[in-house]
Amino acid sequence: MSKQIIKGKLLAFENKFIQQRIEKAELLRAEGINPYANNSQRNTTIAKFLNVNSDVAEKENQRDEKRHYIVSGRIKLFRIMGKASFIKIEDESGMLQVYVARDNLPEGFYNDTFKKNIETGDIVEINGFPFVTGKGELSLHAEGVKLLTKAIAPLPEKFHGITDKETRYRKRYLDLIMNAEVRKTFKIRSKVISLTRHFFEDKGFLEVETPMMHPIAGGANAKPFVTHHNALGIDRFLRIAPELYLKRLIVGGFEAVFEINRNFRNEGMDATHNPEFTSIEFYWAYKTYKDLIKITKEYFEYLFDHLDLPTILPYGDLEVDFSEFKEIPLIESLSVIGGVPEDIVNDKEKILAYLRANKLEAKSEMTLGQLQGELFDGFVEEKLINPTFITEYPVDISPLARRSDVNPEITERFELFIAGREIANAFSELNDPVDQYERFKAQVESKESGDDEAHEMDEDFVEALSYGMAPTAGQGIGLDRLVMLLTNEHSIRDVLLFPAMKPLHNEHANDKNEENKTGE
RNA sequence: GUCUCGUUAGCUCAGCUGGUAGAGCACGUCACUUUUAAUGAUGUGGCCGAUGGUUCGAAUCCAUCACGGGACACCA
Repeated sequence: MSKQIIKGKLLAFENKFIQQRIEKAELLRAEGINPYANNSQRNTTIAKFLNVNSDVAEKENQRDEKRHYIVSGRIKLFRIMGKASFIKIEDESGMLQVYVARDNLPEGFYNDTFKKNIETGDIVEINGFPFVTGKGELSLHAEGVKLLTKAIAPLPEKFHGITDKETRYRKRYLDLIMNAEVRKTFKIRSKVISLTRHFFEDKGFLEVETPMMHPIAGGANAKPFVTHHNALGIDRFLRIAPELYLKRLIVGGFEAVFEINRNFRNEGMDATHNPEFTSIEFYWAYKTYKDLIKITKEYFEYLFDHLDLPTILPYGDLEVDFSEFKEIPLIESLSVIGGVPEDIVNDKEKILAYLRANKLEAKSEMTLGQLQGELFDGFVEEKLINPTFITEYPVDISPLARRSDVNPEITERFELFIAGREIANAFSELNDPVDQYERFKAQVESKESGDDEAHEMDEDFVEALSYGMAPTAGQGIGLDRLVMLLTNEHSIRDVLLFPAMKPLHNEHANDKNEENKTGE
C-alpha cells in the first residue's frame, strides 16, 4: 500500500524533494530559461535516430559530426563524471544515451545550469551528432541542451522502478514512465482493438454506436448500474450489453453490424472482472452460428498474423496451441472432457446427486439445462486449454438464442473457450417474436422468484422482432480477456489503463443515501 | 461477499521473542571528460496506513477500520 498517496504530501508540495525542484525551476527562470517551454525543435525520434545512424560504428573515429539531430525525451538516468556526463533520455520510441561534455556547450552552461538545475525526470531537448562510445553504444554527442519541462516530482527508483501494484494502477502515468513492458502491453491492446475494427470492416460490417443508457438493461444476465436523468426525472441503466439494440438494427435492414465499446456490470471485481469492460458484438444477417465459427477462426488468424504471434502461445504455466480450434457439443463435453458419467447427463436427479457429491452448488428447482450448465462449469471449463468451441447449449440457459430445428431443447449456440476461460459467446439469433416473448416471460418469473440477474421483459424489442428480423447470427467477444490472453497477463487490471479502484478517502459522505436510492 | 497475506524515507526493501528506526537508490556537498543500476567521500531525510487497547515502554502484541495483492464464490 503506498503511503505517499494517503499522506498526499506530493500534491501539497510539502515534500522536500518537490521544494528543492521548485527552487531549481525558479533559479532557471532567473537565468532566463523557461522551465515549461513549448518551442520544441525536435526533428527526429529516438528510434529513428538509432536506426538511421546504425552505420556510425563503421566510420572514422566512430562518429559523424556532419550529421545533426534534435531529439527530445525524459531524462531517465543521470551520470555526472566531472566535466562530462552521460544521460539517458527516453521518448515514446525508445531510449538514447546522450554524452554531454562541458567544452561542447556554451560557457558556464554545463556547470551552472546543466549539472545544478537539470535532473532525472525533466524533459529535455538535445541537439548534437551521432557517435559510438568506447563500450560500443551508439549515442548522441550533445552540442546543445534545452530544458523543455521541469519535473518537480522525483521519479521512482531507477533500478527497481515502481512495483507496488496499487500505485501502478492508481498512477498509471508513473507506471508508463517507468515500465517499458507496460507501454508495450497497452500498445498491443490498442492494436487488437484497431485490428478487430479493420477485420470486421473488411468483411463488410458497419460499425455502429448504440445507447449506453438503457431504459431496460437487457442482452445479458447481470446486475446493472443505475443512473438518473434529472430533466426527465427517471432512472436509466448503464448498458450490460448492446445486443438488443444491434438486433433492432438488423430488423431495420442493416445486414452486418458491429459495435466495439464498453459494457457495465454491477458485480464483484477481481482479476477477470472490471465494472466496465470492452467487448465487440457483431450481428450478421442470413448467417448461422456455423458461419460464426468460421469467421471466428479467420479473426484469430488475422490477429495472430498482424500481431506476429507464434501459433503456440505461453499463458502462465500453460501452452496454448492455436493451430486447431476444436468443436464439441456441450452434452458430449461433459463426459468426454469433464469425465462425468455418460448415463447421468440427461437426468436431473442424477446430476443433482453428482453435483452434491462433488460439493458443487445444486438447487433442486434448477432445470435440466441449468444443471448441465453447472456440470460444465464445474468439470469441463477449466480443462479447455486449446481453443474449443462448445456448441448446442440447452435452451433454458440461452434466452436469446434460436432453437435447433433438430432438437428444440438445445440452441444453435457456441461459446469459445481458451486457456480455461470463455472468450466468445455466439448463436443463431432467436427471431420468432412469440417465442422471444415467452422466454422473456419465463425470465420475468425467474426474476420474481429471486434471480435478480434474470432478464426483464423488453416489449419494444419484441415489437421490433414482430416486424421480422432476417435469420441472423450474432457474437460477443470480451476484448479485455482476449488481450490478457495475447499478452500473457493474468489480471484484467494489467490490460486496462485505468482499472476501477476504490476511493482512498471518504470523499463521498452521502454514499449511504445513494445506496438507499439505488436499492429502490 | 468469505478466507488469507501485506502497508516502515520520494522509490525498492530490512527491522527476530516489545526497549522510541536502518540499508540501497534518489537528493545535497566534494572529486572525476567514454560511463552502463558509473565510481569514491560525506551529509540531509520517517506521525513505521488510521484509531483504540495491553504494557513502565509498541513499527513490533491484540482489536477495529481503510486501502491493496492472492485464493474462493458470482459473473464476461
